[in-house]
Amino acid sequence: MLVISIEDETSTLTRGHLRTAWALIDSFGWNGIKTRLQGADVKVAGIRSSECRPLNARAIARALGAWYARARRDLPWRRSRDPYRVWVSEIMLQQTQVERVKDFYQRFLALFPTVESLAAADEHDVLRAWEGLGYYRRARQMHAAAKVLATEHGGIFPRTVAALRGLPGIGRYTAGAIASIAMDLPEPIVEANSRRVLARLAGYAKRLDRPGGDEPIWKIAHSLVPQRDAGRFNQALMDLGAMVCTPDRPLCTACPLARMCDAKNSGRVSRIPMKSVRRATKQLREAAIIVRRGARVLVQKREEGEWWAGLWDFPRVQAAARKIHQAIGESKTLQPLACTQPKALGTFTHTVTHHRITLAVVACTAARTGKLSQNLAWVAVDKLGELAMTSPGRRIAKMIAQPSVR
DNA sequence: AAGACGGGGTG
DNA sequence: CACCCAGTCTT
Repeated sequence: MLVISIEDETSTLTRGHLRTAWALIDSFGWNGIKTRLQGADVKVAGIRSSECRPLNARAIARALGAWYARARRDLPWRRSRDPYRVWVSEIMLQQTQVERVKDFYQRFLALFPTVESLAAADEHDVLRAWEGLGYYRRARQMHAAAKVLATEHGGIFPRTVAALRGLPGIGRYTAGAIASIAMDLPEPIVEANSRRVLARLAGYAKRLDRPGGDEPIWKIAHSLVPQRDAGRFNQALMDLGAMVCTPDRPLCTACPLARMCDAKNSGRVSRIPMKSVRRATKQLREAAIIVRRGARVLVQKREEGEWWAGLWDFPRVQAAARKIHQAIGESKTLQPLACTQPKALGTFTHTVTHHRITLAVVACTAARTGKLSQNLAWVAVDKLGELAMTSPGRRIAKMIAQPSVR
């Protein structure tokens, strides 16, 4: 016989009713339940008993908080709880490692210190501040969200995760992060670090790399997040994942939660969380064409729906090395310019997500000046630095800026 | 339920 | 080269 007290209610359950108990835990959260289940075979928060171990939220928060007080990272975005600044950092940190973000964060805030200044900015300037950080959609969505915030919310961030998630670029994680860190709301987060920490802590060994696959982890996160200082707790979880509970060779001897960690106690740390299967990379062959016309070169803005949408690049043709000349002749963009004197400048590879692009660089001279569409422009070589460019585009721009190549 | 989306650091 | 990263959005 088990007795579970929930708020003011008391339910009496037998083992046959555990499913109901999990549903109740699911509804109210572990924190909302005063439990006397210690001796029973009950697990935690909406997850079947066979899938994970029970967790003591209080003990975890206590041990983690003490560790965080002495071990926390000193990060630029931790010096302010201004929702705008927290937001900028969270968007930049999506799928991007902390070390890479630091400088971008500082520079971006110097350029766009408030949501109003971002809303008023030109998209190209926002992209230029983002150049090199990747996932440029983030910058454009953030810019769009800033406009919504400025015009429809008076520049004030909404104070619920549901409303935050209505803004472009803010998903479940980012909404929880802003709510907990900037507003001290008791909202859970799950991202790369906490996902790993929580999976190991609870001994959750099932696959996470499919849609909804980490739903149990969200339930665990929800069951653990404290009513007070949720932002601190969430950041502590992330720090632990980043510094101690690492993917390879975690430092369990330095972990404040090792005693309560099911993966550690069952010798499964290296197998939890389960590794995801990787997709094969696809090989592409393209050429970037440097079309010269006096001191200027032709650049092309990447269209909506293309890679690097909104950024400038040198015109491309899709062709292997031997067919580049023919491809230039057939290119709608380049054909009218009657390019002459093609000269190969070299080849390099560029990897984007699971594509590997072998990119030949060919310079030529425009014999005619075709009528340019809006996404094309002639730009002086020494002005290329003012453009927001793709990573390969920037690399080529630097190449041709050298006197030896000019 | 998958795939697309960037780039750089690490072993 | 393979793997990883304070995810989000669209088919």
